[in-house]
Amino acid sequence: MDAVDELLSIRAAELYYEANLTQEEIGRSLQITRWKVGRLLTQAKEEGFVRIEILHSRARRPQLERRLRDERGLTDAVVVSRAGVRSEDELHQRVAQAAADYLTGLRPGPRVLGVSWGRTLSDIAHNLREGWSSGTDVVQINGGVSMSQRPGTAAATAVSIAQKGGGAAALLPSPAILEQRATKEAIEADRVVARVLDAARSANAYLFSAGAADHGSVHVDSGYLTTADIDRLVEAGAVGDVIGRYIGADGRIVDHDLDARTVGLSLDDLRTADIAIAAISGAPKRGVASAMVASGLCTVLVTDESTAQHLLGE
Amino acid sequence: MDAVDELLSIRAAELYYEANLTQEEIGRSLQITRWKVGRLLTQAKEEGFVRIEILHSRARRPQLERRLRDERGLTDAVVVSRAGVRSEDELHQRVAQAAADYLTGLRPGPRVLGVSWGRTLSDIAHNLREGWSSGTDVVQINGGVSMSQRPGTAAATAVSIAQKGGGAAALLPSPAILEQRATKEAIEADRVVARVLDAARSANAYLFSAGAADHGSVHVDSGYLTTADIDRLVEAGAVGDVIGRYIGADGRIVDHDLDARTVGLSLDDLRTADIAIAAISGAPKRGVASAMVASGLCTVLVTDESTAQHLLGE
DNA sequence: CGGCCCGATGCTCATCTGAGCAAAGTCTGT
DNA sequence: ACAGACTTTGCTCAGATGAGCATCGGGCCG
Repeated sequence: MDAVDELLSIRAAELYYEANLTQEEIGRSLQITRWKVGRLLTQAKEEGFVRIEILHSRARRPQLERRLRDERGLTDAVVVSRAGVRSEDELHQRVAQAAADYLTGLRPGPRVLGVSWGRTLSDIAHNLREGWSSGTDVVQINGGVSMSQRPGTAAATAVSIAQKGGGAAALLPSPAILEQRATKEAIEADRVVARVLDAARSANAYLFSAGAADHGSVHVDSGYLTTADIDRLVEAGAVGDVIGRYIGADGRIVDHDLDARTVGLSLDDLRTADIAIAAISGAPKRGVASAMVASGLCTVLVTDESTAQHLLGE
Repeated sequence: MDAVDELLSIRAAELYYEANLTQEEIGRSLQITRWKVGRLLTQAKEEGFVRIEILHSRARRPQLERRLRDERGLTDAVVVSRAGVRSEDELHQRVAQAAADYLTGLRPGPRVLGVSWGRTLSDIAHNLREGWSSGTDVVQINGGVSMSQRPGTAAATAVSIAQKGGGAAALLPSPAILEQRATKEAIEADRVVARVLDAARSANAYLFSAGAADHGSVHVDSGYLTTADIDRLVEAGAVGDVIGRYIGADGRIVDHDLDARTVGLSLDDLRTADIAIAAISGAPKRGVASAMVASGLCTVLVTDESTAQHLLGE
């Protein structure tokens, strides 16, 4: 496109999109035929001079969603728009809201829903509306008695989701990670725990997030791991954790001993699930999001625009 | 609009603007008729959920230009877009470029053009392309031998505009403001100066900017005024200066003694001109821009989006 | 309970718009 | 200068769209 046409296409785009003239009128005003105007507008779009944004907290990016489904083999994807987002926290909220919306819109609604816990899940529970389902029981799928910061949030999350969905919550009364393998096995052998885990394995759908392998991890916060543990895991190739289990970029367990001390469903339980909804947002979690999608840990991904673009190779 | 329609209108807008579906297809996908889709899109636009921006350094805002013409009685207006502008300086450059474009596009091209000097005028001169006019002589309309920072810039501006336009420059060899009224009168009585001023009064068009009444003024920089002088002027109601003459919000001269010591055309010379092009941008100059437009100091205003909105009462 | 009013819905029709095509114009290499 | 390749321009026509209108339905008051 030469310089004259470039300027003309800008003038045409202004008159078309801002002044709401028809192409015919623009042609008259710029002394060109309406066909030329149409072509100039097409060029302006192609050259990226025209940016159209949907400004709304629930705005999504259907194009990216389609590409995620087609190119990454997901059953479904929800990508929230970054347009107009001022803080990282606002983005997390948008993703949580979108996940809540997705869950609410599931048909048929799940009879039993398996959930993990953490900041994201808590946000999702918060964003679910009262009566989002007509009877969904909730089961925790991984251990997690929060040991320091906000005790009971893991339980509160499951209970809140169940209560708002007119169902009951089954809690997993166990720490996320134990110090001894034997202790973990003893706990899983416990009648109550075993029953919950069985229920979890037979859930119709799963909803979970993932954590980045960094010092801000909820596992460090909760006292299950030390920052030194995290450093060792990163050294070994860990990119983050999914329901408490640390994986590498290929989605494989990084530390088998640690994994054997972690209470809850296995990653393969998620991989064989019909509906496994993962909600992840924020730049630090890009690595684990990528690993998760690549290794088939979820069938549905709810995420933000930037993460989606990263997953699709920028 | 109720909550359901709001969400629907967002979905419709996404599919229409991002996924490029037809309203018919959107209707099928959202289970509504295509007429409803059309109405939802209209609503989305009305509610401001859809933002369309033209991203280009030469992008303008025709709507604001029209309102400035209609509501502020200007013959013409050029409003450059703020979209995608990262720095204040970039905005100044856009306005300077727009002023240069406007000047280049004037038909018939002015035989004699009266110009002021300063940062903005220098930028405009820089942005004019070689051969912008086929023969335009340039006359300085106010005094201004830069005394400190960049000596000769005032002259360089006029010479550059004239040279690129295939004409000659007539310089006004005088300071902007003199210390004694008598000296000013003596200078204006000088044959050379008087001849230039006569030529300036008979120019076909004028191009000038304005300065804010603050310590960053080019008059302080050049040593014609002290910061204390500025403070006194502000105290007396000055909002800025036009061709060296300080005016209040009503466009009237603030300090008649100072004015009588200022060399150059009078403000009424500008007010009676056929074509008086003012180029102003930046938040600090809003006050003087407003005064200028309100008191008819220019027939054409070249400015930025924010200033234009301010002039139209937000 | 029935009639009335107002907003929502579905439709007709005229206009707007983009795809595709043929003619005109432009640029190359010989 | 000219033939051929390629680009640009103006046009036809079918599909997309918005304005305006008749109808429907739900709430409200008598």
